[in-house]
Amino acid sequence: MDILPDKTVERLSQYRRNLLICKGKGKQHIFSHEIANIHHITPVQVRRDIMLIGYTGTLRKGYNVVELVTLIGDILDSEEGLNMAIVGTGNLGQAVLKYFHMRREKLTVAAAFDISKDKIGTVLEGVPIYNISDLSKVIKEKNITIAILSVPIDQVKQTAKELVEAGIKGILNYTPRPIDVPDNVYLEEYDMITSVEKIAYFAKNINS
Amino acid sequence: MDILPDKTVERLSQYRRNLLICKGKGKQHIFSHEIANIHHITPVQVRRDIMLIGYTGTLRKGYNVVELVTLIGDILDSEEGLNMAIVGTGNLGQAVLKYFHMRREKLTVAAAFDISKDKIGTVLEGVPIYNISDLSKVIKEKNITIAILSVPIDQVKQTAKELVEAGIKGILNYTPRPIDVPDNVYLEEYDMITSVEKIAYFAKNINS
DNA sequence: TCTCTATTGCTATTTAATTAACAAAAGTAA
DNA sequence: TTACTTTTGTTAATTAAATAGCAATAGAGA
Repeated sequence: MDILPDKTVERLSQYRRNLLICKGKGKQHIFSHEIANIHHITPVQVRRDIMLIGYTGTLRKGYNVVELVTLIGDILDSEEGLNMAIVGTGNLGQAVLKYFHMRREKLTVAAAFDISKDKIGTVLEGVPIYNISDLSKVIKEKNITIAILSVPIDQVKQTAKELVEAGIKGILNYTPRPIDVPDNVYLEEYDMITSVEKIAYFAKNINS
Repeated sequence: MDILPDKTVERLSQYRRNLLICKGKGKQHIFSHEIANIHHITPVQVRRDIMLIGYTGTLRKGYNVVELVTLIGDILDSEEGLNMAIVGTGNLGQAVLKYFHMRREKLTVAAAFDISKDKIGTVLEGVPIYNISDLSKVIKEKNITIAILSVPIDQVKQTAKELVEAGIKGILNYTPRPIDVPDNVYLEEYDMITSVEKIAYFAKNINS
């Protein structure tokens, strides 16, 4: 299968999460407009995304929830599963840890890293916290491919460098400092302040 | 001035943050390609964004840092400032609180809300924590227009409803549950799991 | 059986976002 | 002075994303 568009991948992840809820409730089929309503998008877009992954629904019955969830899983997840690391276990790092705890079979938080003596050696939500100076070693040992970066700003640059050198494949940078990575590392930067400032801008300009 | 494109607003917020750092270092002028390098985008895009806000640089000298920061401020910030609330003070809520503490003159975290007896009445990073049952009252009293939603999933729907009824203008939903709001409320939903799943997908498909 | 409705799946169109292209100008070097 | 370089500002072109439109068809109801 070809690489899917960025936005489609995002939406598939979101569809799945809510489809799992539907599945939990025993719902067997779902219409494109039902999915659309949940996510505030159009039914056309839902159908298009589903078309792109090659799934076919049943006319007048909609999509089979279990089949669709399974197929999205086949596409998003890697078969053998993937190991993640949380680098920096401040509030944000801990929030991510809790979010992921036991939520995704194919995405395991295999390690967390911190600089604080008090935290190193302890276990948080089932995840051991290592000394950040062992970053490279642990990443290689545990075959970690994705890192969530949430260290204090003065350590961002150096930590990112170490992650790249350790062979990480994807970084989610939650710090407000942009980082540089080579082309073979997939980088996503997310910054809360930008989100809030954007809301502030549109809330003040769009609403009456 | 017309409403700016969504993506331009996001980038302006990011430019500003890094321009403030440049300003702190005493840098007086900056070229479009310098800004572009920081943010991993093209110089054309930087120039286009700056064109959209009506600022003009100096040929061969670039943009005046202080002027540009000031202008971006005029556009993004509202003159009188804006009050925000953190609804749910778990790890994520606290992370946001710390991020914003003293960072933006025009964006004040005026209140936090929680359900826990232990937290209510205390002060975190200078922000008082109120009982979530007083949500509406406090929002009106303190003239809060933006809310960051980070409550447990079983309370998302109800809390969102209350925020809307209290007259909030913008919501940043950090919970994994999509919410419904009327058209006159600006909504942004961000979900960590989706970000990570997207990275997992592209890290496994794009890299060698 | 026949008609009507609801819904998918796909193509075509439109809109939004990004990138390319290049003239203009200001400084530098010959 | 004259040519060369750098950098802005803007228009044009391209690419990506979203939306509209509609044929096909399964089932409901007459």
